[in-house]
Amino acid sequence: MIQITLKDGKVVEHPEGVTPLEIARGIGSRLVKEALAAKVNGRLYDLHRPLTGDAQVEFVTFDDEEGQLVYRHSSSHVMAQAVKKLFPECKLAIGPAIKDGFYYDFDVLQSFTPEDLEKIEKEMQAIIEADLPFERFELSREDAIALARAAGEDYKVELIEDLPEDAVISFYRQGDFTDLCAGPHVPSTGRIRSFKLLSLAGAYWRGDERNRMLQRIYGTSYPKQSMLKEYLFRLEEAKKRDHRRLGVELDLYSVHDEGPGFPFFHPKGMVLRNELERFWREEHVKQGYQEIRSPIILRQELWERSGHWEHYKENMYFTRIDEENYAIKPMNCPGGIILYQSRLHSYRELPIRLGELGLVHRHELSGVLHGLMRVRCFTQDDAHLFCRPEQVEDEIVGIIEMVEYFYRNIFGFDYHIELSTRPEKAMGSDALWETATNALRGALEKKGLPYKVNEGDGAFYGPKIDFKLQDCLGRTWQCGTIQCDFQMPEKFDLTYVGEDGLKHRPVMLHRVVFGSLERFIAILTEHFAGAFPLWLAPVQARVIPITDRHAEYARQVTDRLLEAGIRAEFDGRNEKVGYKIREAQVQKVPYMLIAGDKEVESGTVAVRERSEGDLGAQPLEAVIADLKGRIETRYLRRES
RNA sequence: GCUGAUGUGGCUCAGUAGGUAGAGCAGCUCACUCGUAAUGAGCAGGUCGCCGGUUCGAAUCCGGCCAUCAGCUCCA
Repeated sequence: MIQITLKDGKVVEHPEGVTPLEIARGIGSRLVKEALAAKVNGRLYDLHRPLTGDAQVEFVTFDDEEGQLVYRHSSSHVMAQAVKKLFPECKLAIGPAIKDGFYYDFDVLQSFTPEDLEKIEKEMQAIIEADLPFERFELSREDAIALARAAGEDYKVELIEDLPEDAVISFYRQGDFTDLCAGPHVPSTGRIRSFKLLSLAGAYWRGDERNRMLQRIYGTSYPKQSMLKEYLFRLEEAKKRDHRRLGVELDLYSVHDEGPGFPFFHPKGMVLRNELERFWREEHVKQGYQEIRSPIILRQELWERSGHWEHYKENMYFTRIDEENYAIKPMNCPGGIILYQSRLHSYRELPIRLGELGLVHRHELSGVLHGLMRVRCFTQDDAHLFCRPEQVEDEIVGIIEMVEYFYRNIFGFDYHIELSTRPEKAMGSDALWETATNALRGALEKKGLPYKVNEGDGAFYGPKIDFKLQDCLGRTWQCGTIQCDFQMPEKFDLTYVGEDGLKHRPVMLHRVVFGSLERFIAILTEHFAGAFPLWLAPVQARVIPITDRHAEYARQVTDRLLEAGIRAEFDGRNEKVGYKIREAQVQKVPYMLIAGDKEVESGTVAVRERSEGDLGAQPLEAVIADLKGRIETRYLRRES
């Protein structure tokens, strides 16, 4: 007999070789139905896998993230089985579960068509109805390779060969389908209830563009039809927040065939930008920054010196002026450096913090352009900090605090942090990289912030801390970043005069808070679904007279608001109130001020807030004071 | 850049046996003067992404290019 400790601490006895499923039967029928896998001593197990000794056993269901992963992973095996049946010549690559679903990569001669997806779905349905058990077996490396080779699964052979020495090599079989897999899986294919294949895409083998491109099928699955429906509905709802759609609907910005990746900002989009810039400038002055502006075009020779030519020229645009080669800046740093170098600096001045709202141009691959999120010209809210080595950590901490203040307090964003280390193609010695990376890590540790390490993702001149925000579909975008750079100061022989009267090398920090105004505005738009906080709203109040005879009063109200510095519009069109209100609602105008007989008589306006609705009549001056207060404090209220 | 899909008036979309385009919304005009999410009537608006080919004839078939969308790679 072995002792099984359950989640609630209860200990039960079972004969050796008992399976988690059998243990579940002893607990309750609902658990038997809902359990997808077991956690045995903290490791995920199949429900069918016999236990050989005393163990702590917990069950995972679809309510657990791990359960979802198991469920989706099994779904991907079902899909692979279906694909193998319909396209026997195809080779299997990998098929993991991901957030909200799963995918599988196949190497097929001809790419799949949407009609193929339907056929695959039908086949999957048949496999599910057959309720085939998932059976696990282990093989030695030699046997595993032999099995994969015999099946013609070249990618699997490669995967097995790359497994670490001590790895347990396991396979899972359901019906006539066998796949290399660490598991675990749900007990049988019948456990997959509702699924849908969502999209088709190309994906390079092992994510390397030098490798062959495989066909990837994305899908998702849920234990209940209603959950699947709910997911698809949420997806549709999320798309309504898409900044590309709202950009057109709210007349904020647009991109055209005439300039792919080069966005146009409309008057209302410019209001957003200008408000963001104004806020940015206020905060940076408070934090001891000075503002500069460097030219957009500079000699190519500068970029050769900075290392951009060597490391970044594929992304740069070039031009010729008077028979000389020039480059259009993809980054602002060399400009900032030239400015720093324009005179001598004392240690007493450091740190020098030079901010620049710099317009940069980068040649991005056509396939990656995405509304305002990924463009070919954008404005970085850049700054370059020149400091003494012992000031580095404090400066980094200061920047982190500013990012936190912006993201959390002002905009109410959720975000996560990544620390990106030395890339393959990098400048400078390992020792300097080490020092720079430690400085960044040290600041994060000091602030006690959680972060994930992103190996090899740093800039070519230094490691970085990235702040990542999410769009309407949960895709993450890098916005803020802090980069620690010991290379440029060397390259450009930057110096300051120390206490000892000798020249010393400053450390340079590159950083952005918004990241790019364009991307940040895109994120803002999706985050608020276009219903911007009052201080950012392109139109803050719309004044609506009920009939012509209230027009004059309404116009006076509008003038008074404008005079008070509130962005107000007068809607004197010959339409019903309901119509004008609807329009203002659709345009997400935060306040509608309505004037009819009662209001004209009493010198009030009827206030309607876009999410709270009719708030009743209030004296105009009180409304103005209220709005101004919210605007000045940049009051944030999350819209549902 | 790669894989796949898509491309019809400002927006959303109809338009498959290939016979020179249609709706709703938006816009404009007129009437209605109206109390918190769409008043009614009328008018106007399209080289059917671009170029070429097949055909008596192409939005519809074929090819090339461009752009967009999803994903991959890459990145603020």
